[in-house]
Amino acid sequence: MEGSSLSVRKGAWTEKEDTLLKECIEKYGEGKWHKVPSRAGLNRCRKSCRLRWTNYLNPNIKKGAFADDEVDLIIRLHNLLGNRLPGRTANDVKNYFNTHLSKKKVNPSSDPNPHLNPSFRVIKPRPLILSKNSFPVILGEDKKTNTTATTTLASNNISVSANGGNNIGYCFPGENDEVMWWDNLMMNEKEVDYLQDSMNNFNPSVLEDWHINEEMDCSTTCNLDEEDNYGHLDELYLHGELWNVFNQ
DNA sequence: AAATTATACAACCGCCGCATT
DNA sequence: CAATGCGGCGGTTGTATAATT
Repeated sequence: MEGSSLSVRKGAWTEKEDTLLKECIEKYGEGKWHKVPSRAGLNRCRKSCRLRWTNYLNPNIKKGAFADDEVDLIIRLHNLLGNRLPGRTANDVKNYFNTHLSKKKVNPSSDPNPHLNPSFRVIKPRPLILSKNSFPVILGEDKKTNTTATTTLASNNISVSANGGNNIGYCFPGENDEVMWWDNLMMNEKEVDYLQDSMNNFNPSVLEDWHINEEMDCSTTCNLDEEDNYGHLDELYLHGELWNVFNQ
């Protein structure tokens, strides 16, 4: 059994031990941790040595308080990558997440930055909206022109044509599926809930508005709640409604 | 000022995936 | 194919420090 020796030291590291470990890594490089204790002259197990280096002694480690953008990254990337953040140790991120961002630490209703609130359920990596390539062609009615509108799949977008004829000029998302997938993946719970809600409460008459608004395009956004963070939701919102239409 | 409680973070443990033998 | 060892990760604990009573 690994580390079963009674003589192996545990607990806090001393300055002398740190120095020995640093000198060893500088001389032999990282890795081969099973050799480190003997090489460094340390009475520690390999895991303890590796942890001390990766979580504390490594000069590449960023220390100090987490910046707002780092916190936002932690929350969003936590859905995808777990406790990984460039420049920070996994242990640091984990500790920060557990002490500052766990459900029991944050009360969503009183959180001044709800979009940063991580008390979201963990979302397993998956696209929340199906690829547009899976959308079937649909027919709808353009109440304004009193004609039949056809939604079709173009090469890289979804376009809507009036009366099966001329394209009436707007399409989305204008980006490829991968971007859509990643947008989906990085959504937090509030965004997901909003999207799900819009899908659940979809009113087909909304399509009429789409048909009559020739100015509308994929880059059009209107802030949902005065926060830039949610601007991109419009695009997803439209996708959600389309998704709902296609699955009725 | 002392005792108690809360917080932050360093460190350990057990497990898992992977590579090697 | 099974056994073994290593590196790495998530969960948890231990402890020093700060805040509160």
